[in-house]
Amino acid sequence: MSKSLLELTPVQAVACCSPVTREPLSAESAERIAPLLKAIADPVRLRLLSLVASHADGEACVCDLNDAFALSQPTISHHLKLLHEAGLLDREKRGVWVYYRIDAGALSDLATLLGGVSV
Amino acid sequence: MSKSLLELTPVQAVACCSPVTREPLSAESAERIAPLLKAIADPVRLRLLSLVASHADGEACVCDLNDAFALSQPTISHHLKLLHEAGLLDREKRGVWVYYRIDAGALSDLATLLGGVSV
DNA sequence: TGTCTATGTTGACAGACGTCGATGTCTCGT
DNA sequence: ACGAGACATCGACGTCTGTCAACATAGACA
Repeated sequence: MSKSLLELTPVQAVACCSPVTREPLSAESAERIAPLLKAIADPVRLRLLSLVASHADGEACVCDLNDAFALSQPTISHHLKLLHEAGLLDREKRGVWVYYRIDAGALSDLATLLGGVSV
Repeated sequence: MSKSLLELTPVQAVACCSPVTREPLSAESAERIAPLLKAIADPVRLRLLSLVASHADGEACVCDLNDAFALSQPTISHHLKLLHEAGLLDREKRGVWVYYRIDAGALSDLATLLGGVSV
């Protein structure tokens, strides 16, 4: 059977909605979208997202990401967890290393929601 | 003379940046963009923005906005202030009433930043 | 088996955030 | 001048968030 609504990541729950500027957002929609924006509304997570997205092969090892910040490893791990739970980053363990990869379409769904560009 | 960098609203400071996914975001860029995302990363502010944007004539009176929420008037006023300071809403007092209007292009700048759709 | 390295988890703490009631300010009628 | 209504500001409160040090876990390799 399929996953219940409560098991959806924020991006999955948002993909359906029409642009913010076209019609008033329902309270329920707003409650679903806000956590996704909250996930990227932090300078560290924004850079993490950007680093992964612009990295060769579209994926980056945690060890590379740690080095890019003057923050402790647990703190980076914490931010990566939030991005992963929001559905923005995919996580894959290969040997000792863990690689994160941008969830294709997640950001563009958000962009559509804000700008109302497509359809 | 022109406004200094420190006087720019978040949207004005962001308008220049290239999409998040194209190249790693500098720490400085991330610090400028994050506050703008923080401004819309709240269900109440998201609905306020949507209400104003989709309202007739593109503007809405505070009195209308208050009625749409089960929140106190000071709380709504607080959220409107944040959106205004972020550069997302313009404010105009006419007589007894205050009208808020979407700052044209602010949301689409953000959308471009996230999705990297245009150019 | 044991040790080293890479990463996640836990618990704690300071600061930021969302909310409210009380109060202030401005504008319009009377 | 006075009162009433619309909106902003202030001060306080509980909760959430970002950060760290300490610890836990899991592969790789000797």
